[in-house]
Amino acid sequence: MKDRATGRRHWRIGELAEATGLTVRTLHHYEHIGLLAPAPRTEGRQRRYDARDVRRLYRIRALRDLGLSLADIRSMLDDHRAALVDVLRAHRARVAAELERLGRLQTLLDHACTQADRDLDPEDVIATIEAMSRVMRHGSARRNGPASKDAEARWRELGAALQACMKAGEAPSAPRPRALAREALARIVEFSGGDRATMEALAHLRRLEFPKDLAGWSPALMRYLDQAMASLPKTRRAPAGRPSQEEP
Amino acid sequence: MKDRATGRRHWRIGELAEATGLTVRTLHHYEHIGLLAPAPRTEGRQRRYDARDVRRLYRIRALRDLGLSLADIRSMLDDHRAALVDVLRAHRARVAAELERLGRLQTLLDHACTQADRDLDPEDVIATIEAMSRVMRHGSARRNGPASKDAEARWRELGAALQACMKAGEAPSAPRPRALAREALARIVEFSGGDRATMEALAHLRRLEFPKDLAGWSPALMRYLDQAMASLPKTRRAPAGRPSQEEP
DNA sequence: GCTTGCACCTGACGCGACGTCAGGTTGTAG
DNA sequence: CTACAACCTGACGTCGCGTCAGGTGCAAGC
Repeated sequence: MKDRATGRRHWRIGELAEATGLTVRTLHHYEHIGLLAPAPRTEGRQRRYDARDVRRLYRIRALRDLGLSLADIRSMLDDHRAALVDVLRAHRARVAAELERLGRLQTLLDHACTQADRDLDPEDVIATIEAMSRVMRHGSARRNGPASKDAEARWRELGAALQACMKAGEAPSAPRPRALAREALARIVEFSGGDRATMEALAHLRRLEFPKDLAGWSPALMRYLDQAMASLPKTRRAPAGRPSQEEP
Repeated sequence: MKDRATGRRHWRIGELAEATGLTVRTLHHYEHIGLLAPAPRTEGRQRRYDARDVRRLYRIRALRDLGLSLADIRSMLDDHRAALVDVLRAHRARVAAELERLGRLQTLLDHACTQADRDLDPEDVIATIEAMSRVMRHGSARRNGPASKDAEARWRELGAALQACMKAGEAPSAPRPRALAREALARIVEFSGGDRATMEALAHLRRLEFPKDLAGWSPALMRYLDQAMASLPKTRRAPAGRPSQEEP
């Protein structure tokens, strides 16, 4: 416990591990990659650490718990002139992005789970997941596009018009709902980029339950749209005979 | 493009990769681990895929984008009788936990970044991060303890009492604030488990800025407490001569 | 038929942050 | 002096691929 030469407290590697909440293997690893300086050894080549090592490891652990990479931590601790602020800000941005991604994921998972609870066919559940996943991918891909704001506004207009029809008691097969359904269908085809799998997935989604946050369309409205679409004559949505997915 | 034997559409591995948004290497990998069935080969041992493979890969990709492991995906797609609902629910729980963790992390990072913006000494910034990290660890560790609710309530009482003193215009060195500060100090010592590093880190935190969400203590109240503590006689907080961190 | 050149093949190593043996050595308490 | 825990090194495994390296297949133009 006391070093005979200097009279100061020292730690064996196991003690250090317990004190810092790390494992012995981790300490070996840190030494191996140069994050922790090689400790002086006994005659039998066992490591003896001192208080500076303890302090450094506490800092390392705190920074590691922030999710920083060991390389970043090393540069933050060793490179006095540099990094710190930049690394922290970059990391904050990464965390924010990840948070957003996980948030979307959670709403998706919530829907999938409620589906799975009600609906017993695994095929359908997976198809719904596929559909939502597709919509999100396309949605975020198109969001960068130039006309996406117009498109979103147009969707809201369509929704409002359809809701008006519904509230006015018009049958789904009446002329006005059918015209709106025709436009909606055209937009879905456009949105899916002619990809039949996407369209099938969207159809599946429509039949079950639409994520609430996608455009603010209520399930009732979706059902109304679905019925209106069902009353449309069968349109060829893609050049006939195309078996499945293709690139445009 | 057309298979001469069956007359059906087929895909070369590069086409399949582009169609599904994966890479050729990924497809090799999936075959290697048994997630994708080995495709039939040409005479020259090149793989030829069909529409079933495309469908499977779309599903795989959707499930992968949920963050599921490839092993889980395989069992979900192959094991008809099983898993799906359980896997989804377990994954939702994992995602929720991760979301919570990242949320805490973000508030911590926000504080650290604002610190780093104002305060130019990297040492102090790291010390603050260390302090917050410690507080969170201990906080969540102790939360499971039996008396944690009492402790939290007592902290709120202390805060309220101190705030009353402050509003009443009592000097921080007046008897009542000093008594309260003494109890706060005792509780901090107890909380830190006699760990001097934790106490130093807490002190550091107190001097800078306290995370708002920790106990609802305002910065002004913290300063008031700090002044009251400063007016206390120096207490020996741990058996003298103990150099730094120890286990209890 | 021959060449060109891209697409494809297998095999292997690398990443990040360690976990987990295996097989041998050291330190210390009794 | 003898146990026996703690320590040592080295190596392989994890997860989901990326990235070469060195060789082969396929389709098209001449």
